[in-house]
Amino acid sequence: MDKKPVIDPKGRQQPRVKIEDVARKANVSPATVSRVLNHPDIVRPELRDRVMRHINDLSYTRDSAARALKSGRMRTVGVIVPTLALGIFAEGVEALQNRLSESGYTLFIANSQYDQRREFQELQSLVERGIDGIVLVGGSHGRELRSLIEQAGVPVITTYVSKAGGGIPAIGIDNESATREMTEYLLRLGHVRFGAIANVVATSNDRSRARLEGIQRALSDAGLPLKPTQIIKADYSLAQGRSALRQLLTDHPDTTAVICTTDTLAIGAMAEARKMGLIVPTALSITGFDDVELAAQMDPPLTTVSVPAAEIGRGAADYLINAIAGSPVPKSVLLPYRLVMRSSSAPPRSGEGPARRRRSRDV
Amino acid sequence: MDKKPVIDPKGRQQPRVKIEDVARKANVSPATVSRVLNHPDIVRPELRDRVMRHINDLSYTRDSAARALKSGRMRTVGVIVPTLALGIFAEGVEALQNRLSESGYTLFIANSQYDQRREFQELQSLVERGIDGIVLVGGSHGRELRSLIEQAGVPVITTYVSKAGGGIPAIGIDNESATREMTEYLLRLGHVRFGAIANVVATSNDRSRARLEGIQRALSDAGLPLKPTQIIKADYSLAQGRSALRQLLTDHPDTTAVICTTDTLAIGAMAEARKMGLIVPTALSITGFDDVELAAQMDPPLTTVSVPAAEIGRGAADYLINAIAGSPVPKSVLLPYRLVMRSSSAPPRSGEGPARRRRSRDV
DNA sequence: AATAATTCTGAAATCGATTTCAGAAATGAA
DNA sequence: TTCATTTCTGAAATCGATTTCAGAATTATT
Repeated sequence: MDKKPVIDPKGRQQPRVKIEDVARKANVSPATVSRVLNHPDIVRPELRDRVMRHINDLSYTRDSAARALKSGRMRTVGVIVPTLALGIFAEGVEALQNRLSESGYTLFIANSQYDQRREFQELQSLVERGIDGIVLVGGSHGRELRSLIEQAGVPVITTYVSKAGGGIPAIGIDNESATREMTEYLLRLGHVRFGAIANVVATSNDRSRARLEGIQRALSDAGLPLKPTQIIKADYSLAQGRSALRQLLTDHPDTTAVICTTDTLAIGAMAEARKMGLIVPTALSITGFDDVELAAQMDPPLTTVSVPAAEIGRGAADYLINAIAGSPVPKSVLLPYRLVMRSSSAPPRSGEGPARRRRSRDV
Repeated sequence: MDKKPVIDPKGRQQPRVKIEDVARKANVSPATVSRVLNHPDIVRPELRDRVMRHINDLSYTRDSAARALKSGRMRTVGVIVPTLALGIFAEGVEALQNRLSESGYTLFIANSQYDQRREFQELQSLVERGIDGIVLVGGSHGRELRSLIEQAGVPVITTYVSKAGGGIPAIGIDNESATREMTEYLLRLGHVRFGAIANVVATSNDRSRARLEGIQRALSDAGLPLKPTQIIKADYSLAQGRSALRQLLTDHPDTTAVICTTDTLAIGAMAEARKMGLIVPTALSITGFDDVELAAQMDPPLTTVSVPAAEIGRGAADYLINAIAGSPVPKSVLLPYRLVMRSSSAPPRSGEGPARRRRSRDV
């Protein structure tokens, strides 16, 4: 007779109910129980029901480790975002998880803090866990990471961008074209003296770099190329938006339009403008990017670019689910962004730059 | 001779490197390789190094499914939050993941959308995955869920609250005492006509309920109990903050202080106040809860309660890591909140309620 | 140098579910 | 009623890493 330790080797309180226990209760073989669970249609209905009853009686749940070992599928996907502090990433992850959950997948999450080395380490740890699919953000990753992906032999998709290097499929928007359109819109309003605030300090942030390029290209095409001092580089915090605006207006007090690569920066810039006594948009037009919840609630409401974060998350889930199943998948998915014109942008005051005066109602 | 299919049964491109392959290359048994990996100190150094070299050469990583099957430990924790759209949850999850990662754990994430049934289903799916620990938000959960936890025999901790039902340990702040303090502060400023905006529509949200109770208790103690019409119930959106304020001031135009259970609601209320031509804080004091990044940047900056979300996340991680290891753990952890007095609150204008006048600079 | 004590290593069993293969039962045909 | 099909079910092998147990190799002791 086997010795049955009080505490089983796995340290659980009560020994786990196994498929064999169900089989014994139901007077069938473990194979049949397994079939009831995985291919119900090939088991005689009455037998199936009987087994099912016992499964419920014992509240049996199969051991996913054993299952994964045999099948080689964990039914698990991993996502690595730069940070969850940014609403659009949180929103995307939430949509991703919801869609995966509908298909019986669970989601591992990790964050890289915009650090490529950390991204690599986190991915390595996820790959070791045997994930079936990978979601990344953005298109710039180290070659080390790309070879890890290849070695893992698991489908990947990168998000929030329209294309990525190394043949990795992408789902997202064309960031460059979005800011280009935004800039052209401001040009049409009559602006000629621009400034740009871009969060391009992290080398891995190709979204913001593309956005900055869109601005630069549109202005070059219009014969108004930005001087280096008209471009303020920042990280992604609200406070940096404030200081960036201050610096920009110190160097170029006659600026009439400031294009930010992020709503957070734009909101910071607006706060600073207000503090400096500049009326937005009369004295200064400010635009953002992302269309976070707050953008519409600002005073004045912020002109920005709406990013379909939830759609990106859902799309990434669908892509991976299909790819894992071996179904055909598109090479990339380009989603539409939406320019949202609100009242933080307007034509410039005729000729002159923003005068430093107290806020007032006389405009 | 075995047939070696081109595509292995697990569908991977190149067949996985197994411990046996390493063993063969290194001329040792699989047992030794395993020991090198798990108990390096009991293997003769030179042998250990030789095996290690081959492990690296073949870039072998062990199959976590097989490992988990044998050991019963997945080195995985699951967290279920109501939503990631709320910054404090995103921040907590991020801190949780960072701390877990340091200890070699990976994090499953799921969201419940404040729906107890969904929370249960997501947890069930996580438990089936064999997670070693569970992080929940708040203290009100169905008894179904509690029995699932018990059956899983896995440590749990609930977060953002100071106590939970059913003997579940908690880490967080005392929400009720925080709003009570806030209310007492407003009483000291001289306010006597209060309104409350609380996101208490979701039955599972015991944080906001506790916050509302704190307000009510403080006011009752001061002999100024709130009438039902002075309490506006909302969900957690900014737009609801706006409409709530409008409704409150319709019923009680002489209100001088509005206490919100969430910054999001408070920010909405401030936006609406501005639109109605009410100067904050002169005509109306408004306070929030959470101290989101934006709160400090509002105009005027928002008086609120700062919640140590990152600390909660880290603490939850530490708790579970210890509990899983069998180390002693505290029954609960009470963290300090911080009242942040900013300029959205001030003494009431002597006697009168907020007059409906256009915003102006004459105050 | 011979034996005892100690340290290492390998063979084999094990974790729990899945699936192949073959045989049993049930159905249909003659 | 008997034989040929078809449909179900069960025994046993398998996934890959871990660990026990016992035997081999090494070192210490007299």
